[in-house]
Amino acid sequence: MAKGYWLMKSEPDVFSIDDLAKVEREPWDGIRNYQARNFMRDTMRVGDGVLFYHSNGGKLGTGIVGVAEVVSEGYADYTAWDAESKYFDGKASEANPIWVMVDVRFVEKFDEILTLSDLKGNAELSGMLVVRRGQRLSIQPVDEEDFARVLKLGRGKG
DNA sequence: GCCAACGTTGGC
DNA sequence: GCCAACGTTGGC
Repeated sequence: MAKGYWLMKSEPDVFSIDDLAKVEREPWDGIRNYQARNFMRDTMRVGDGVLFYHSNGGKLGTGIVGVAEVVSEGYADYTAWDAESKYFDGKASEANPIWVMVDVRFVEKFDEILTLSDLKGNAELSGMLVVRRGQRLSIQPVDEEDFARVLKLGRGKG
């Protein structure tokens, strides 16, 4: 099967690309949106490429900051039935997990952030979901061509 | 901090 | 099954 490509959003205050670089590998927990869950459960495969996006970046800026890789199939997000977790969901249980996560691993960090306005200003990237107004989905599929373009831009910027 | 966009919930 | 109210996301 062909390799898949994704964009995954994270607030750098909560979990940044530097955090991922430190831990090397991380369960992408806390996704509580059905569409995003379905991508992880049904479509993501080990080896898929991930654009790491900082949302609500504040001083750090908002945009794509590097690359990660999917390193597990989807599995139950156990934070959903952990009453201590901020991602707790009373309807989920070990028998009925509802929510799914995958593990990702750090691949590379761009020398400079590729900001949202960079992306919006590039006509070649106009098909990307992330440049669309009001697009809140935290896990988005990315075309192979767009993934390659972003990689080139991100590596070329520093 | 504001607020537009949009997903989810719940009354009917 | 509709849809208004509500809560959250996320850019600015």
